[in-house]
Amino acid sequence: MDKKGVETSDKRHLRSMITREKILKSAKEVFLEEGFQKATISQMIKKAGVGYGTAYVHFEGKDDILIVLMEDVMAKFYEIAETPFSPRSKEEANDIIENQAYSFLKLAEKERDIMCVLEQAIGVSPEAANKWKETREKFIQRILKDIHYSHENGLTRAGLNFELVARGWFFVNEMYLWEIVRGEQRAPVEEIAEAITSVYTAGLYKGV
Amino acid sequence: MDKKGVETSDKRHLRSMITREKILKSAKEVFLEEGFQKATISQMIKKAGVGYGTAYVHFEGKDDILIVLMEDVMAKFYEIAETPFSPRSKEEANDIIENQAYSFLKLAEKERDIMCVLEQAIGVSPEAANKWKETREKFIQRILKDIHYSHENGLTRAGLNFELVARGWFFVNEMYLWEIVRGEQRAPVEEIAEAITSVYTAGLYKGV
DNA sequence: ATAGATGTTGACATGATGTCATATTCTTTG
DNA sequence: CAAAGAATATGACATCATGTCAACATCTAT
Repeated sequence: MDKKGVETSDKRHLRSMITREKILKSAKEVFLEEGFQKATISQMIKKAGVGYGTAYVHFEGKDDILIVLMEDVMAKFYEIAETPFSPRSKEEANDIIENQAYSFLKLAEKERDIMCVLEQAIGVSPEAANKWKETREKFIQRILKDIHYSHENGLTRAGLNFELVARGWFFVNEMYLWEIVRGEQRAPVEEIAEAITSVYTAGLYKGV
Repeated sequence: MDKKGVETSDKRHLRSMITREKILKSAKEVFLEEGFQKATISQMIKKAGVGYGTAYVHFEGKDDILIVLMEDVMAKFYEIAETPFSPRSKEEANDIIENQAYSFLKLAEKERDIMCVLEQAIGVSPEAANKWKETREKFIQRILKDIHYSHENGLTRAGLNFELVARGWFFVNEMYLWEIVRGEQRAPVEEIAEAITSVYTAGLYKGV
């Protein structure tokens, strides 16, 4: 992808950028109103006031447009994945992890609308699925690193396959995320984070 | 849905059933070859040697056909959910649960092809999503029941929200199931079951 | 044997996608 | 500064899938 927001000295380029932004803005509205599948290019270009073919000049299709729209939200998730982690005890670890799980789920709750579109897209578009997979792997790698840190400090139980445990822990978080996005979960985010973290840390860390 | 396999005294009815089965058989082949999205009604009816409209006489559309095809597999999952559970100790509980997780993942591995189609369908068709959701809830209810059993026998840790823990535990299993289905998981099913169960039981049950 | 019910059919209307030749707008060059 | 040329924009078009429906075929029951 090219850098954007530069090269505005060129009138053509400038107009091109504006068109692109108009399409993105309208696309977001259409996605939120219609959902991923029912949203059509026609609706978007109509709302943006540009020609049909124009959409295909700027993007490869519906999938591509969504991916670009997702980038902001994904960046926020990446931030959460970066939470520092250097606990001295099981209890401290629990606090940090619980807090991270909370932030993760809270973000999903906040960005529910767009995440809802993403969920639909993941099922249909390989590109969208890949984008989300990147985010997932980022988290899992980070979790794994954190587990190793705990292990080096002698906090973890023996005989565990950390790779598999790390994935498993993320999976619990991810599934609750989707339940929240779908509005299927009535329990408050705080409680969810507390409950799942409690089992996870009690399962991973050595007893007192 | 009507009962099938009866009423064969009626020639029209019999032919109708045969047509229906022909469509189902061809549909399965097409689904497995093309995946859910690329599979089309035209391909199916061509393979089945029936008219286009006929498919819509017997089914409501692609989604509906898949749902019918899924019923066999779903029944197998239901069986696993029925595993008896009355452990006397933490260790015994671990054994039973690990075994159940193993069966669950093993079934997914065995039925990979059709589960792969289901996964795609879940993202597109609300009907398919619901069908799977039913299975999920069945498992979660069963897990919850098992947790309560353990609780009544004084095996569980204090202060846990069992509802949330039960869902979380299923979620780990489910996500590993999808990874296996997608062929993204190279670790053997045995190891996965062992690893996730270990953390779960150590987190849920009281220490020795 | 014939009326009527049950089942089958493919042509059609609809609507989405992606492409492309053409038109438009701006920049650069002689 | 005019003309050549590059970058954008456009919408008509070809393609393909869906779901419907009026007509047709087949079987049952009177």
